[in-house]
Amino acid sequence: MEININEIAKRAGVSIATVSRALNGSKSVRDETRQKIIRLAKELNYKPNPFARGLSKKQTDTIGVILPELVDEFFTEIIRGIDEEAYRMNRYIMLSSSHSRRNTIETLLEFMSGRRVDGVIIMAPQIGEDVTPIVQKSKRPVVMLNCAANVDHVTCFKIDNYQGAFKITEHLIGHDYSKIGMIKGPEGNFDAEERFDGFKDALLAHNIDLNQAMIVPGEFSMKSGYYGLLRLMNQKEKPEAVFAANDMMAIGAYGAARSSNIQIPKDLAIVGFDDIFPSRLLNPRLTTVHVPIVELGMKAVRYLLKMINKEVDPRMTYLEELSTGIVIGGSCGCENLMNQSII
Amino acid sequence: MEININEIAKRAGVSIATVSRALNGSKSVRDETRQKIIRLAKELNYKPNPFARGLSKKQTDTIGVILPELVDEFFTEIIRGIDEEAYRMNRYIMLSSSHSRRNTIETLLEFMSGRRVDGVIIMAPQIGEDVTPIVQKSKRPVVMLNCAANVDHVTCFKIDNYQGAFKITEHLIGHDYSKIGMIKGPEGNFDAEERFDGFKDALLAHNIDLNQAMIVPGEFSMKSGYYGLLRLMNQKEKPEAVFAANDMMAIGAYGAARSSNIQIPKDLAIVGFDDIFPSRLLNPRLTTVHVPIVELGMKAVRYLLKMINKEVDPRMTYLEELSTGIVIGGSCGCENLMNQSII
DNA sequence: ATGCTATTTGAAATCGTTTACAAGCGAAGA
DNA sequence: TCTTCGCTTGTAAACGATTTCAAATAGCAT
Repeated sequence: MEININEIAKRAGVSIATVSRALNGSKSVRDETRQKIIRLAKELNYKPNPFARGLSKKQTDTIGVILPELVDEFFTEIIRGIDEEAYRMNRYIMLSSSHSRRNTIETLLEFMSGRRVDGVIIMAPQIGEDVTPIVQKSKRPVVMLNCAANVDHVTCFKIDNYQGAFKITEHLIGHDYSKIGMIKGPEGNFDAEERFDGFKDALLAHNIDLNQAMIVPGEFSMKSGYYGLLRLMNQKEKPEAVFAANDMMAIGAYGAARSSNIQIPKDLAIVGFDDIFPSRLLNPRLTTVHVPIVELGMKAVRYLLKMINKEVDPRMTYLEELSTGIVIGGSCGCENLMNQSII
Repeated sequence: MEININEIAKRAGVSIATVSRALNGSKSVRDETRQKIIRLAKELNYKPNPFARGLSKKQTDTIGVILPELVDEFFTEIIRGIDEEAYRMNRYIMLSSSHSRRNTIETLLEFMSGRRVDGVIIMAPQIGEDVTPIVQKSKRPVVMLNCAANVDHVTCFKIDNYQGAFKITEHLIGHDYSKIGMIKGPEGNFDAEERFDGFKDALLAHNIDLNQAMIVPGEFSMKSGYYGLLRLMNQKEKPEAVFAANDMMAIGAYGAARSSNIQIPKDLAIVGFDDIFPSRLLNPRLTTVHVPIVELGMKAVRYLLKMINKEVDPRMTYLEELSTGIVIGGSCGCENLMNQSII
């Protein structure tokens, strides 16, 4: 039989109310009594039944996490950041990746009306401004990861896509490339759009005209990177350098370059975005934008707990952009120690 | 105010017992009444409070998942398999990766005494036979992933490491290599040991003597693969082929080969185990053992639910080994379509 | 001795379900 | 007419905590 509060109360010779108070740190219990109860609870390895507790306190000590299925590379790291911080804060995490069958919003609503969590962290790069009404309707606080920049009354932590794209484009410009192409991310994905904006503005800032022929669409997938590069290199005017909007597409672009006998970086420079592990294996190592993904998860948890504790207002608009850094490999034309791929 | 069973009962003009019965599919409720209640519940978007329900039924509809931190490559896929199946079965999953701070056993006990889950799936390649007493002490059923082969009274789903290692070693032998080295996995890790056994037995089966000098230890890390290969190739008698006990070490070995100007597969063949994504990016593509990791997770969930429903006895010894297959790349010396890395 | 306050404690209500038990009711059989 | 049975339904007791409110006790001033 599982041991419960009655058992503790009986053995301590007090009422269950006193046990509850002692264990929850209420100050209105004599010190001697508290010590006895705490000792007894430890001895018998008593843990309050979370369901009874949740029923009575209307609090679950659990936070929900909803992730898209596409961002597999981030998945692990995001979870790691969230899990680490949640553990430190004594929270459990309930995970739900939004399969293609059910969309993210459904999953969110299910979580919310299911009352299993105190709050939710959502990563959903595909939904745009329409996220506001959903979040507002929700009875529990929500933190978005990588949401659109212009949403109101939503709390969001995101990567500074614009700045990262701007900087890495400037890096290419610093190599004296002037014909710079880009393989964009999917239409409607705001990570993709912001990276494109950073790219455009960097060119503008250095008085380089944007050549529409140098811009091809992509889907953040390896395959689309492969075909994207082929399209770029089959034109009469070929780029000297290409910015792939994420590393997976850069990896695909490497494949296309290889099959077309294009040498990187001699014939063509390629840079990416994300700094996922496999890009370290490329030869030469990919020059890319590092994103602080673990930190993103940790910050999201910390802020969500503040909202749950009502230290901040969930209906407030709060946007925090985490800055990125460039990782220099050999793919941009740089000659340095990192030039060589690990392999 | 959140809507509850009393509200439904009042509006339907019945007692809460009837509402509960109607919604839980008890047959002892008149069809007409049931229809009315179901319609009403849907209209008002009524969802039973999971805490009240859990308190009363002593069931949580949640399964716990404990993963080690080291197996990052598997992480995503394992989760995907578990999540997919859990969703299909209408279960939630509560995740906890066992950080280095707290060991797996602690985490397990916390889950168990916390009564938040109906059962747990654990992946812990580092704990050996001592898992039996822990699992037996547990009040809730446990499914192990990749446990040691010889544990009793434990339910375990695992990859057939032995068979995979045997087959890929035979593949090398088929290339007429006779001097075959191996970079082993960590001491005490039974995945590592089983792979080593498969390797040894394959040599034995083909009358090739095991040369102890051709066996070096490793840690399943890229770095240990790097140094492992260096050690092997710095001896007077060098291997013609090397079996790295996992892909990460094979990747490290590629790095060592490159830095030593050793051509793969001309000067040296390398094969791995796991078929993780990055091994597809190597040039030539790595020949390796594919492991059905998503399937592993799905099977674990299905079986765990059976145990929870008492369809099978949790104290029984149950071991299921999922067979593996070889993925042929160019690293073993094969000349075929897959020879070329995607990059 | 009386009244007042501060400190601890306990009794009981509450949270929202499930479920054992009882009961009402019409039909069927004796 | 009286039992008995099957079908529905309701009453009330768990389930195991938290929390409100009241009460007991002790200390102190009057």
